[in-house]
Amino acid sequence: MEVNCLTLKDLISPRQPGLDFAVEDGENAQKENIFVDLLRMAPKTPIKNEPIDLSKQKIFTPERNPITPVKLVDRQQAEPWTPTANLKMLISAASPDIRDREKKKGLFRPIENKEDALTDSLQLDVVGDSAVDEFEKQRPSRKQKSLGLLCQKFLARYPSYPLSTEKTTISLDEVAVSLGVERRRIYDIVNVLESLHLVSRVAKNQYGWHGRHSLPKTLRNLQRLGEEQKYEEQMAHFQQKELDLMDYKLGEHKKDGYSDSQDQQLLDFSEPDYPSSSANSRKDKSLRIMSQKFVMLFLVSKTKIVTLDVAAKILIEESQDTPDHSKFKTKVRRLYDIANVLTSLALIKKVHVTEERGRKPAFKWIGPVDFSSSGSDGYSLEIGSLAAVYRQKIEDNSQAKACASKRVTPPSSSLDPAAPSPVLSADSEYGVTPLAHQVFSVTHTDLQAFSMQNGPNGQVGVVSRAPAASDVESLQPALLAGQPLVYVPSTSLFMLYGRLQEQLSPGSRATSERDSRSSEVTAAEQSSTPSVQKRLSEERKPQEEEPATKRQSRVYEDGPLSLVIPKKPSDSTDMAPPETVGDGGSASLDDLPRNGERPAAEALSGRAPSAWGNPSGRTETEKPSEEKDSPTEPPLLQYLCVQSPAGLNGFSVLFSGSQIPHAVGPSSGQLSSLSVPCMVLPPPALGSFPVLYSPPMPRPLSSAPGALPNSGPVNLGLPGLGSAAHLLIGPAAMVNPKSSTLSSTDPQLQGPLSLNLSPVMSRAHAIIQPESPACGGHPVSTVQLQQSPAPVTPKSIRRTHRETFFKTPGSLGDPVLRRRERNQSRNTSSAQRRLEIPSSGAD
DNA sequence: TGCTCCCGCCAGCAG
DNA sequence: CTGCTGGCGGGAGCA
Repeated sequence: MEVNCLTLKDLISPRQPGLDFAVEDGENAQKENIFVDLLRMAPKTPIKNEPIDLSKQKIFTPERNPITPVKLVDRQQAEPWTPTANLKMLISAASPDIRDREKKKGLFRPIENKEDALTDSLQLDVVGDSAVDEFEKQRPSRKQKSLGLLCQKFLARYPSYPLSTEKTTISLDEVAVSLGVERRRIYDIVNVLESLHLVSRVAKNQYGWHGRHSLPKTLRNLQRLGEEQKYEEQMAHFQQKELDLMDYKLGEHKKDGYSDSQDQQLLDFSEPDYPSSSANSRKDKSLRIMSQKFVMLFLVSKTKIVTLDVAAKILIEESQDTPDHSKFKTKVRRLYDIANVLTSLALIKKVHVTEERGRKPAFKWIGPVDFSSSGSDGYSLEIGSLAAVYRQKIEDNSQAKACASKRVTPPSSSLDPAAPSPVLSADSEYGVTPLAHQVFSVTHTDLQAFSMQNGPNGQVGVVSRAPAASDVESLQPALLAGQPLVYVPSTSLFMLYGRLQEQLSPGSRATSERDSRSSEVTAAEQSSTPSVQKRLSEERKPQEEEPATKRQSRVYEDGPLSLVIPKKPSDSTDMAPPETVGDGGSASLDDLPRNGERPAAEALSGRAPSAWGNPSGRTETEKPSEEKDSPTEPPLLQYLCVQSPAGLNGFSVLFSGSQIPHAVGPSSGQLSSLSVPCMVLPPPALGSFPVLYSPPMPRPLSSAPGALPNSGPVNLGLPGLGSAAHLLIGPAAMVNPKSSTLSSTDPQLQGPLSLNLSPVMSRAHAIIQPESPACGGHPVSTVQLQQSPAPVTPKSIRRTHRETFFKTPGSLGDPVLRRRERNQSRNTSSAQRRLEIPSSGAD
């Protein structure tokens, strides 16, 4: 079977997809799906599908193309005359019926792949009726074709937090083809994403990907707007009514001075120059508007739970539609669509609210919260919220079990905010959630970007696997507590303390040597978070700061990660045995080469505003400042921060110093493994931590990765270490024995695995292995991500990844492209199609 | 049986 | 006028 698979792929593309299947995780098959889809689609797609212009696709990052599916399609169309393709063509031509079926198969391809890669590949080769029948049998379930799943695949294609310099253009055609769905479906996704500013329309059939940078702001704005519009009251009103009677009297719902004008208000908010429209205009009913309103409901709700019927009623009321059952039904359908996308974004999760009359479908907000008050940056918010969510999930689980029989459907107003969970259906819980299958690919893409940006020297192999696909948490896009972590080359190491520490090691000062930007991160500035933040990102504006730190700590607690790092004989100050890293605030790390630092510093400061995809910009501020813990105490939370220059989208990884339960985990064999809770932080977030710059740990091997001992004290092989520092990151063995095994044993498998980062969850463990043979002679042949456009190991890398992989900072910055880009964004003037949510909101 | 929500028709509107 | 967008609701999968 495998042979067939490979053959087929070969026919279609030069790439070596074969490996993709090997790693099928079922939960993380997005990449493969895309690939396969192409295969599928190509034959059948003489479709209106205008030849996809690759250049359009990644206008700004041509280097990436090797991966874009579009190319494949084109290619295929251009040279379809492979035996298989030929046969398909003939069959298709022979019978419309068959063609139709073929088409359907194509649509399902992604899902099927997910299900069973091998089977899939087999089928592809088969052309006979039997094959067709087989396809029918293989037909994915409705669930598998859900918009949510599709959305995940969509999201998997782009980094959650793209670099400022990274400008990604989304071609609806290409995406549709890649994902094997009709464009119509993509519109649904894009519309919702646009409502949250994750994307924006650049031109016809073209969208720009912004990522989640401005999400916090957008949400803040929506929350504010929701409050202004008294959505909470409306919700309470409807909910109360629900309690009393099921009657749905739309006419009566108007209240609180809420008026149609408010609808307009939303529109205006979104698009200042938006022409006034009638309440019933088409655009008023747009999915974007609905999405915004839907989100607003969550944001203003104390319980953070919104039932679809209530949301639908409110929406109908606002739209002034005739309140008939049909409208209601339609509204609910749309809400499901929106909810699916939001769920994929890990902003909400499905739950059920039990009432007198039975269970009611509802969704619970699990995204960032309190941004309005905290004012912390988006990253922090997300981290914090995620941590909270994580905890809550646990609570929910227990609660659900304990209260399974209870019925609770209190009006939002009556609920205690502190007690978030109303009775939730057991099935809604993590692990068992129907959405479990939804894997967050964001991580995956982020890693790609990250890897690609590793310092010049740094080559990183990232291997990660979703521990438990079932974990809803894994859905969290980025900065998840459990994200497979990562990090890497050319970085600087710092010991960060959960709280402010006066006593900074002298060394920290020494660090000041770095350019001003980086120096800011150091001690002196530590306390003054705001200033630091500013410097770090010029754009950022100081805002409320707060819980970031606190939250971060929580996150950290929530999601311990297993880290396996190349051990490096340390000699200096504090050695960095795993333990040390773990608990000692004093632990010192290798001093990274200056040059290595510089990149890091630049990365931090360099988060330049991305003119492009930044609708509202990353102005979001991140100001973690509050340090609640007493500075003097041994920090409960001590972190080892590995700063990434450019990688990881500028995020830094924090390893908890205090928790190193599984310190050395020989699990993977010869690698020293260190289980360290860690989290990824955006550069700005670091400002909240006092930084202790640790003296370089003399490591003989530092420059020679190969020399790393297989076991023993763990040292982070970092950037400074030299180009050789290749890290392999994967899930901890403990989490997923299987994964661990793979990581340590079969290089081949590793590659593919590395690509499946999507599901990474809070529980994910990251294993960093030195790639060099030195690692205990580990056959660790991880995928090496290179900055260079040239794919190192195409086989192991999936196309989508490549997109980001091969992007080089330099290429991204192409002036011409930028210009073009700018123009494009401007062209987006079409008021009707644009929804502008001031991400600058609070301002 | 009711909840979900896929699917694709077809109208609005931009280019 | 073309074709991109996306509202809309029938109807089928699923629990």
